[in-house]
Amino acid sequence: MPELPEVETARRGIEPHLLKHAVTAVVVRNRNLRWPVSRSLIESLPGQRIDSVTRRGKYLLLHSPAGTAILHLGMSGSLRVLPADTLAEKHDHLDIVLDGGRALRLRDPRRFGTLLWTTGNPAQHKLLRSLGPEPLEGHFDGDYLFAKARRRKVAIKNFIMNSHIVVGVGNIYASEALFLARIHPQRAAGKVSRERYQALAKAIRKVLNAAIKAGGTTLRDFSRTDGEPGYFRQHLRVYDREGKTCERCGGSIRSRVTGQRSTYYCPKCQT
DNA sequence: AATCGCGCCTGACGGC
DNA sequence: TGCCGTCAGGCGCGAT
Repeated sequence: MPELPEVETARRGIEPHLLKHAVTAVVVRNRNLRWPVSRSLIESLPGQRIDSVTRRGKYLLLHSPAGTAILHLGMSGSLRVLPADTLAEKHDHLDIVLDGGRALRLRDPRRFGTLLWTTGNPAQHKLLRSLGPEPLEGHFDGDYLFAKARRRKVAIKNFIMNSHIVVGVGNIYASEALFLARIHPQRAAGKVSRERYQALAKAIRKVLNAAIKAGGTTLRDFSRTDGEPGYFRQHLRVYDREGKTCERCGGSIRSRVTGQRSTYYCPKCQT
């Protein structure tokens, strides 16, 4: 599933194909994504030139002079750039057709994805304005997390998965980062020391950067791939490894459901 | 203000 | 083999 590293990989993959190209059409085969694709997007985007492709959390932003398309891949979304006349398959819900004969195609079997249109400053869009900091940029560190966690009783795993605290930490990387920082996922966010938050912030950055690096190898032929599922899998230390051996202490990895989501951890060395 | 649970949706998988 | 129930999961939203 697309987590921050995969969204960033997608961004880097599509950017060279979109930059300074004009949209000639938007072909919508199924408008029923998480929110229906709006008439204003379908009417406004054609004719526009894409000036930049940026990312905010797991949202991709296609900036044009008239406005910004906000794209989210949800759980199962993927993007490809391909010849515009390529036969669409079952879950290929829409194409953003570009001059030069290619199209950006969104495939999303579960349709948890989103494509929205906004004029004005996209950072002030309802979905973006209250997001927490980017974990790989300036204002994110252990002191920030520690300050935000004061008096919070929520489990730390849920805390770091809250996009209003920090963006881009999904279910997989939350488990992985907590393992690296040796923090038990159920521990109350307010009961974690400043020092441990510093280790956690570092761990989050480490795991996200490593995953982006792993995703990088699929960039070369991005237009022909969906992004090789599970490439980062071999690096996972706890996620989806229930009953397997902890590489650090030899204990047994355990799984449990926290906040409706499966969580993996080593009960022996995460406290 | 913080937290919790719901619902959107399909494919994979296990049980019978 | 086929049918059916269950689970997975990002994340906004409404309720508490």
